Amino acid sequence: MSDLFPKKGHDHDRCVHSALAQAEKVCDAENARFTDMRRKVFTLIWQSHKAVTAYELLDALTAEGQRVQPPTVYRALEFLTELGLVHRIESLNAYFGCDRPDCEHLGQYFICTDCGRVAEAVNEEMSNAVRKAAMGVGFTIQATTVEIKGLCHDCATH
Amino acid sequence: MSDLFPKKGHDHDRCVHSALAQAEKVCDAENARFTDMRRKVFTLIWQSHKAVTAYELLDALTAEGQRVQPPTVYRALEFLTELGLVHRIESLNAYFGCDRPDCEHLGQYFICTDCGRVAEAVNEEMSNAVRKAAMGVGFTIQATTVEIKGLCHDCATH
DNA sequence: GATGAAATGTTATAATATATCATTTTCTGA
DNA sequence: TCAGAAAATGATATATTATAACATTTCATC
Ligand SMILES: [Zn+2]
Ligand SMILES: [Zn+2]
Ligand SMILES: [Zn+2]
Ligand SMILES: [Zn+2]
Repeated sequence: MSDLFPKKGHDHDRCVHSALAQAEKVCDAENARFTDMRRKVFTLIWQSHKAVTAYELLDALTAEGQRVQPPTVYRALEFLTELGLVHRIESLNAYFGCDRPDCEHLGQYFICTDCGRVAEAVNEEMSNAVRKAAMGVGFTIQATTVEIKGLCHDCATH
Repeated sequence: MSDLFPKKGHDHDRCVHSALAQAEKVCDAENARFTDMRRKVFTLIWQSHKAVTAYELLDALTAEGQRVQPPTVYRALEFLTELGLVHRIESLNAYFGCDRPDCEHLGQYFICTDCGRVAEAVNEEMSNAVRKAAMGVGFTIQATTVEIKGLCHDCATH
């Protein structure tokens, strides 16, 4: 069994650092501006491997001394999701950093209801099953939402 | 290709009637009370093959002359979803009537972004792909959300 | 440095959802 | 059949999530 979820106690600074580096690249490639606000929001999202709500981000920014209003956060989130740097988790109304923003993909999200962590999979068997089912009923896919709630391996065994 | 979506212009009264009959049975089997309010909400949801929001239901009840507050609607929705008579569509914050409430299933929802109709599939290949992926990463499934947005066959071809 | 486009600030409000306590309805068991 | 308990609904208030509209600032380009 390969655990999708990061090891507890891993060097998380490296996750953040590498995510930032990837984000820079993507923005660069798209000629999009990775402004201070967008970077702050992106970094806050990467402070954990959990999904973060817009208002949690708002509070965190406020705690940092910024005076920020909801539209500011939602704009940053819109920018980040459109570039694929962040995904929205529909069943949580929350946002989660993507660790492969450089390639198009239909992701699937595992959400642990115990520890709150989220992991993104890009599983071809799932994607293909969805594509095939759609094909079978003459449905043209525009977007998919696959969110799986339950217990991560750590939480199930400890 | 078998179209999951009902034919346009089909005899929709039969859908509603049969859904009500099934709901009665389920409530009976569960010793749950299919009260007036619950029946009204359920029937309103079945007035279309679209997903309906809580506040649309509230407005519809108000239009019928009821004086109803949000908690009343949310309570009815909670009851109906817990019994599996209705499913919540996470990506729409809306509710959709299930046409097979008598058997446990992991459903998948096709949502047409053109006509707004929703169709529920119970596709074993998709469910199994999800189960297998979860197994592969040591994840214990509690609930799944599979929502596929795009164009239904009618809307894609007309 | 002037200009226009993009981003952010600001204010207000819309849309979705729940907490809490009061009242009514229904069920159960003397 | 009626008292008491349980379930459902009513009523009020408020929490949470999200967007509309317009003002101001920042930034790239000339
Ligand atoms: Zn990490
Ligand atoms: Zn966990
Ligand atoms: Zn119908
Ligand atoms: Zn359609």
